Amino acid sequence: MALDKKNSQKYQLIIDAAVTVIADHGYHAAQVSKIAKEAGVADGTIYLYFKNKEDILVSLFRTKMGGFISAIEERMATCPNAEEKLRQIVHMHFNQFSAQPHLSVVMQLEMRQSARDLRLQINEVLKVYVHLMEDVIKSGKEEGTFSQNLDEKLGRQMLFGTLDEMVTNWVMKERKYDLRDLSKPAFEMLLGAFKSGSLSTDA
Amino acid sequence: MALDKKNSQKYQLIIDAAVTVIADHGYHAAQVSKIAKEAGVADGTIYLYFKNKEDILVSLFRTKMGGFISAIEERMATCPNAEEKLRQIVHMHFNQFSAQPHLSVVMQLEMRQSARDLRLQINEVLKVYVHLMEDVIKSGKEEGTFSQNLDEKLGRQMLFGTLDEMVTNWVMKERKYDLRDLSKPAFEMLLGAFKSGSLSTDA
Amino acid sequence: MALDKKNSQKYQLIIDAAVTVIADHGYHAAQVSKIAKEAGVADGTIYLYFKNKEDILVSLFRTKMGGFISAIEERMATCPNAEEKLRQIVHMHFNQFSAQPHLSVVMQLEMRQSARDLRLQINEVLKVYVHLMEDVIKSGKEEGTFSQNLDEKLGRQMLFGTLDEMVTNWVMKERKYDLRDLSKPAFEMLLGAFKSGSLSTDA
Amino acid sequence: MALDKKNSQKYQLIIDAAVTVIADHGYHAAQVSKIAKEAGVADGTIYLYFKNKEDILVSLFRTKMGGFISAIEERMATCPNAEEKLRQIVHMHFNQFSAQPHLSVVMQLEMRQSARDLRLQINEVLKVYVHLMEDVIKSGKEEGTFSQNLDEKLGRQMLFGTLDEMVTNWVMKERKYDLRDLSKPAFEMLLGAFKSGSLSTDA
DNA sequence: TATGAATGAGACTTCATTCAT
DNA sequence: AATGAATGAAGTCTCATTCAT
Repeated sequence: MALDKKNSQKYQLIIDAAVTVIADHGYHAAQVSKIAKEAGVADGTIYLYFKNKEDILVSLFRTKMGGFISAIEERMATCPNAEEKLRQIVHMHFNQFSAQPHLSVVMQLEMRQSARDLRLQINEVLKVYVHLMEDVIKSGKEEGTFSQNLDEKLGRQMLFGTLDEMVTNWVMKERKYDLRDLSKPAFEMLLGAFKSGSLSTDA
Repeated sequence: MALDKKNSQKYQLIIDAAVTVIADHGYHAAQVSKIAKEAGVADGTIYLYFKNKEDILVSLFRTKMGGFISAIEERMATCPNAEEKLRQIVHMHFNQFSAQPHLSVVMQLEMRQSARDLRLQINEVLKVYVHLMEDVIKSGKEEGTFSQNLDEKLGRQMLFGTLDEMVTNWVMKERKYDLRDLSKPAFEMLLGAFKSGSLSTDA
Repeated sequence: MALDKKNSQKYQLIIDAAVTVIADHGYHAAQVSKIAKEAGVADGTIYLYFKNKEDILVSLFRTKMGGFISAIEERMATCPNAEEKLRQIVHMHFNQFSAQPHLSVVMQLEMRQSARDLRLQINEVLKVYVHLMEDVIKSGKEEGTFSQNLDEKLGRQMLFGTLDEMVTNWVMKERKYDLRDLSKPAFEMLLGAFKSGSLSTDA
Repeated sequence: MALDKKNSQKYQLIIDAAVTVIADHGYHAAQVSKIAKEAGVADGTIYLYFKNKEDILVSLFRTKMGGFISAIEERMATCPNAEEKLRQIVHMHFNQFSAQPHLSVVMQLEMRQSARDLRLQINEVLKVYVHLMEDVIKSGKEEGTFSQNLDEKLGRQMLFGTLDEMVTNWVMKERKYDLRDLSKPAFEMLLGAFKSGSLSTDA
């Protein structure tokens, strides 16, 4: 294709405009024309870079969340063990959202209003995160740090569910407190959960 | 006497029709006319019982989730201690969704697409559930079962986030496995988390 | 018909309710159900006394405007000559509207929003008034008081148009001044007009 | 450059289409889609040029009645005195309506069915006409042609009321006679009225 | 006579997408 | 590559009227 879309300057310009518009006006009021205006291009130009409106949103998610997850992935390599990896996931999850309030609103509140099939594509992006989490749990079990009874899938669901709920609550409370302060207690609860799987079955 | 709306037979009929239509066609394709047809009434009749379309959805949530939460509340009274209460919350949360697949789809996937102000009303309904969860955690700390370091709000966020994520995953996997089987391991993880708050701080 | 409609108590009750509702809420917000409520009857009862909504309005106009015109007609008999008749028409037109502010709003502003065919029926009622006015002009010409060149139809159009415009202006100014004060100057202008027809033709 | 709405060709096209449709089908049957079809544009295009349906009607009135009044205003400058000005107002009022039968129906019958707030905007447009009329009367008094007792506001109400009623009658009689023939007698009656104010007060 | 719950047709407006320039 | 005017499908809600009780 003549246009090297993904790397063009305008591609990013439009995605950033979408984040701004959605954060400011909400998902349903984020018309293509508003995004175009914010990006400083004509409505029609959008369609030179994106297939349709949904494609803007998927790309937004892929780009932003992708970077988000990559950063965590990279950090994983530097961690000596599963416990540290878990600590870093929690730490970075909160840190990164904390650093990008606009994006937090868009990801936690607004984009969840999207139609079912957009959500399926979002899940594709999240799959990487899911695998990453499950890998950590698996290695924790292998290391003997986490309970042998810990189910990897359920553990991951608890991990993701907990982080997600905490970020959502923080966004809904209009970010009135520091999300990063939740890092330590959240990690400790999760560690307790992952270590204890066996205890209860002993009973 | 004017229509005793909330208790009339048709009120429930319409809400149940809404659940069916939303589950079958998705939130955005759930036109009022479709709901009316499913309920076997005229379009205009809907507006004798509901202020507008949003009101159908709020009422749906209030009725169904309200019953859901009430059932859990009642059960709480029969539990001797916080640990048992926690077990019952997990158990009943999964059991009730498991028993109402249609409703699960509607609550976990479709209604989250609703506009922001509808979501605010939904949150009002959920507040009762939130308080119930926090009360259990508080009593667990008083009983000495849960860690003294456990933060009630964070504990509740983990509890709700975990259950919610598990139900959502189950729904997205098209309910191919038995949700009730997750009850025991989920409870054990949560119990481990709530007991351990202190452990980590010892370190 | 079993029901002696026009003379029944409820017939008038409903018409008066319509006047009140239209005056208070405006023509377009005057739903049948609102009129029924104001009259203290059920919606369906309206249809025992009136063919349809338009029939309420026509009847309203016929009853109220009919009484209005009858009063003027009766007064005519007591007038010695055309000039005095003209004076009385002006006087009573203003006096009667002045005495019924609610009705003035309904007749001058609200009912003019009615559909074309309702207006045709209204014109039927007004025909009596039109004839009365033309008769006065004719007799004025016969008496020699009014110009022989005065066209009866045009004279009547001026007479009605002038009175109507003055009442409408008064209603639109929210009746902040006394309509009856316009009686004398309006009469004098009209008399001048009717006497002068000849002057201009002399030229 | 953004659409130069008011001066674009389509703006006028749509307004003219509205006149045609309203004249043919009546105010209440004049749906936006019908107007769009008559104008040969898509429904949505209407909304590029007008805020909403009411805006079409207000613009219609402003444009057409505005041109109408401007033409009279210009003619005023060429008149040597108030009597001649009065003659020209009557003459042009009838002439212009006579020349635009469609528009006459719309203005005299159909647009009066409009809701109250549209009527308020219409009155704004008419204010110019009202002032013009009152200025003529004032100058007539200064010249000594009209009675010193003539009230400007009442005189204007008679003038407008008379012209308006005559045009309305003509339209309702389906324009079976030549409106312009009324010009001379109407002027003479009005002149007689305006000159005579004093006579009656002598009495 | 009276009720009032139920009916169902009908229209304005938005906004993602296209395509001639 | 870029523009932006034009398109047109689609859905919520109101309210006059009916009819079983």
